[in-house]
Amino acid sequence: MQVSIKDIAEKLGVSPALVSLVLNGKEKEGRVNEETARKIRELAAKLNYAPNRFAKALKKGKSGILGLIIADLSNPFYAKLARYIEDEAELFNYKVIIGSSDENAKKMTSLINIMKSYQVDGFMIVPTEFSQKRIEMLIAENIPVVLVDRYFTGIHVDNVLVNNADTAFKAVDYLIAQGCRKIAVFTYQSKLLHFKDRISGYIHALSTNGYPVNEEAIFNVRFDYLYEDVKKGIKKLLKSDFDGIFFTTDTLALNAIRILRESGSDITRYFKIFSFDENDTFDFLNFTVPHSVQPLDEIGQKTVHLIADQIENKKSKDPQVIIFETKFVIP
Amino acid sequence: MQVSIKDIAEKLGVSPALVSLVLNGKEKEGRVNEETARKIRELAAKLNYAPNRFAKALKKGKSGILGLIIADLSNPFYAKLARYIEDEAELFNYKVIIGSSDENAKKMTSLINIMKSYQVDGFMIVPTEFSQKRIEMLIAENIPVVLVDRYFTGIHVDNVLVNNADTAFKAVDYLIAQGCRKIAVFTYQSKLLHFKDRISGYIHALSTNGYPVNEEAIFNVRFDYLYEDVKKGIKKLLKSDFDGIFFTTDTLALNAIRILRESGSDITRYFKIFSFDENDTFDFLNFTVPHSVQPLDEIGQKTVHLIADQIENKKSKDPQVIIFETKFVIP
DNA sequence: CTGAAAGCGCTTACAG
DNA sequence: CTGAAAGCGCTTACAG
Repeated sequence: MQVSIKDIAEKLGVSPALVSLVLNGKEKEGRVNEETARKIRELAAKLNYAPNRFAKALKKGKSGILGLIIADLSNPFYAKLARYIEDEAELFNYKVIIGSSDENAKKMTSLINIMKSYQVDGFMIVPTEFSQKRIEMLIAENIPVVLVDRYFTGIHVDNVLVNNADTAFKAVDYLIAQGCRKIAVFTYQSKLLHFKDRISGYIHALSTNGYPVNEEAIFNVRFDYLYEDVKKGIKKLLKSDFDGIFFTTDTLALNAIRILRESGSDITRYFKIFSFDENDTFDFLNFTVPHSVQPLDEIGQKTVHLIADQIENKKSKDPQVIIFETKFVIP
Repeated sequence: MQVSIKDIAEKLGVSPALVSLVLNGKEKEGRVNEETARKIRELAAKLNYAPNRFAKALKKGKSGILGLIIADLSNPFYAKLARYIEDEAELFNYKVIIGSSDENAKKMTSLINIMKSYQVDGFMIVPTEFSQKRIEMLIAENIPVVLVDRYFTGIHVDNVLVNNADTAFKAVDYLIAQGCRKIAVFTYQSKLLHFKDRISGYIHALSTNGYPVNEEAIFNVRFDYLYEDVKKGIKKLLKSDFDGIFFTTDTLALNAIRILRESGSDITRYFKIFSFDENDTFDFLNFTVPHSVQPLDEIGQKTVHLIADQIENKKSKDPQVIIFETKFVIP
């Protein structure tokens, strides 16, 4: 059904090898007759020839496919990141296959295996909790890997991040400057270091400003009980004298906003808030949400550059850790 | 680097063919020695063997990959649909590659060509305006296709839709029952028939209720100037005596809401509204937005069933057109 | 300037 | 019960 190189070769009475050469633009190596080349190109166009990538990949040992594993595709933050990565990959002639780990290390491992069977040339991964070992195996197998958004210690790998602790510090500092005296923080219950860093930044800002750090002020929300846990936390805070909340993620902020909204009220009536990361919904509220923004476009681009570099320049340089600055959007 | 069937065969002193048989679960055809089979499976597991899908696809002439082309992946409506389709496809052992046409027929064509080169076994397409011919070519090439969300006339193809005209009729009827006397409609400037149907439903509801149909009440928004055109429309309406708006899409409703929000006001202060399709942001507003909901899960599942059926049962039955009912979410 | 041949990893008749 | 061989569509040395 599909036209092959052989079909073209036969109709033109030349060898398949020649057709391959021409169609891959390698005829300018001074080897192919101009006239023959022209004929081949014309017939290929007319027949709507599309090369079989499987055959090509099989022969070349390279698929031209990159595997992207993100934490949660239904989260717009990662959906946007995926889009930027896809767009940049396209410029490098790579196709991206995307999988969502749903914050589950087992699912991440299974995605890695599936993608390996699709012969991906390299992996870009937003790693889940407890997935360090699987990543290390990949590196040991000599398969190109770039980690994004999150990191582990003691692992030798390219990594693209933002300045988590610093952003959190400035965020809490901002709330204090706005007059907050008691600031709570909502974060995910997780061993992932970028969350730890955001909490460190929070603590650092409090102590720098001479405020006490209170264990009770730190709310650890479970991924799988996001709504419920935030609700519990907010209820508790409403009975206390806290006047500010720092959310280490926009999903946490959004759920808190929603919970108050559901009882017919606005969160800003009770607290000044700050959200690490933006959310499109912020634009539709009848109050503004101060937040930080990650340069997702640059993060995506850099990620692709790093993986392409690993694939194309096999020589193993020292791994690079790239840290981007966040921007602040405050009224 | 990757383990192949040959590696396993050599280490065990058997032929590659045997390994292939066992690893594909075809040894129970009474042909392979139990003991040999066990050894093969054990070694494969130990070596973390993953079959090279390219080689397999090349040999079998089937890739196990489905191509999904949607209008806009950054639109949560399509992102959700894509997710349901992926999940269902997984149950059928298909992998899905997704492309976004951005409502552009040229881009759609180019995506089709790329996906063909990935040897997709079939296409699931949310077609753009002016793309009927390209779809017909696909059908002529005998490649399995299912159209989703939108349709053309005079084309012989499986199609999954909702009851557009009927939903629009009920929506406008609802606004009238709420006391609206003059109802405007915002829709996309497009020849796509499902939009036409929604306008028909609107017109039908007006005339059924004895209201005049006014050309001035129909606002055709350009995809590429969504925000600007909605803004112009809203400004115009604010100077008139319209008291209701039917939006043929949640994105239109959302932009209208946002535009009023930006001038510090709520749309509900001026109009009763109804949105065709839901949007997560509706939950965060300090008013409710009556809207209809499409059964995206069922739509996604049915789409996969239809394409899988086409691929697996080559016999060409008559094309099926499946029409789902929408649900209404009104206060 | 061009062709014949080998081989990527797999599956599938065909022999035995 | 098992092996040898062909071939999917392509590319890449190797010859000429």
